[in-house]
Amino acid sequence: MSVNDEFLPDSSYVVLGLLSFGPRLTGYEIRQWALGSTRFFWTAPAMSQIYRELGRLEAAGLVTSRDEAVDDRARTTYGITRRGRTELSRWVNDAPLDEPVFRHPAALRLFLGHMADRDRLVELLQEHHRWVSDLLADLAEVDAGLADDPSFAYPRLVAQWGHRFYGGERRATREAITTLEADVRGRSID
Amino acid sequence: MSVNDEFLPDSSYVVLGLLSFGPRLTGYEIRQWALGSTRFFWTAPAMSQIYRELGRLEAAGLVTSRDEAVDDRARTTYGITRRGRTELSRWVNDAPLDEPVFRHPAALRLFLGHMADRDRLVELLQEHHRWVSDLLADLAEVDAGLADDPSFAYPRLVAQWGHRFYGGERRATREAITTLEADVRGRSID
DNA sequence: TGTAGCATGTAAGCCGTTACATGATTGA
DNA sequence: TCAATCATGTAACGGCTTACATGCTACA
Repeated sequence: MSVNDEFLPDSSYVVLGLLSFGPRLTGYEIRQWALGSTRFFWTAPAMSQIYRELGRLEAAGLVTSRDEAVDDRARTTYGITRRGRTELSRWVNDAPLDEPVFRHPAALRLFLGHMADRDRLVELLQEHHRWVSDLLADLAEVDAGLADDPSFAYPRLVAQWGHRFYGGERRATREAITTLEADVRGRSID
Repeated sequence: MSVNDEFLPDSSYVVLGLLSFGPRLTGYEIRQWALGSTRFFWTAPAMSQIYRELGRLEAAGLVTSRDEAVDDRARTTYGITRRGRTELSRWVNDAPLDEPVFRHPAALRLFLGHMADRDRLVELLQEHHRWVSDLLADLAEVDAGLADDPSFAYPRLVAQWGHRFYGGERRATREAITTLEADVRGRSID
């Protein structure tokens, strides 16, 4: 295994990937873009994490920074370099595909339902259902905003994927609530 | 905010929750149970993490350990205490419901599809599709094994949820592959 | 005038992983 | 006899978060 076979942490490629769509962005703007796109399938990194990644990427020559401060307003934009594109492409194509990581607090609560107050458990699932619904609404909005710009063809594909994915999750949650409200005990799952 | 409003890390409740189903378990067995149940909605903790949690839980009086070594074979079982049940119940009912955490490497690769080789991208999605299919098969097996034991009523509900959840994910992945194989460019999402 | 948003960073600390280390039992 | 499984832990490390710290701009 050569040195070239090693990769940066995934979060580095999230940041680098956001910059690969073209515009130079500030750390703050990268966060905004992440909240409007990658957060549907990846945790949006904390601001401090983004700045750290940018430092790491710059040190590796994968991005360049440019000080565009206006007056006293600090503003540093970052842009992807040729080497950055090469490295991102290498990762997308060659990195082993890791398994998804899901941490689903509502499912964990349901799993431990025997320790819960029944009404409270239903409430928790309803709260989760609202969260999924809100997310689906956000997703639809984002998708609409992507318009027909061909440079966002893949993000639009992801939006489509997300629509089905979270749609399935909403249905699953709704069914769980229905079953729970009827009667848990003695029911078979079939 | 009183001291009582603070909670242990989520992973502690995963371990404690597994013990709440009854039998005394070794650390190793807790891992097996996690792989057969919670892993469908939570990362299965590393062995070292499980032992650490058990140490923490025992220090807090939420579990007790018992040395059941046979001959030279080390074997320490853990069981939940009364206080452990109280604490778990408190967490299930009173802890704020965190948002799900998803890290979806296949979706990230699709998002960055403009940096990928098209055929390779399709391959990656197919690999993910196989992963989902395998997981669905495992889930069905687990569900069947749960039989009609009333103490596993909630885990069965979760299995049912998982069936729909991962079913949605499989469909979403399949559609993405189909679209990708047809033609990405110039397609609208509608 | 004051709050929300824009913008950048450091410090501390937990979570959780991989690597390392050890050794017995079971079955092919 | 050799590999897989059972079984338990320690050490080192990286990832990522929250808390802290600072200060400007736009707008209500």
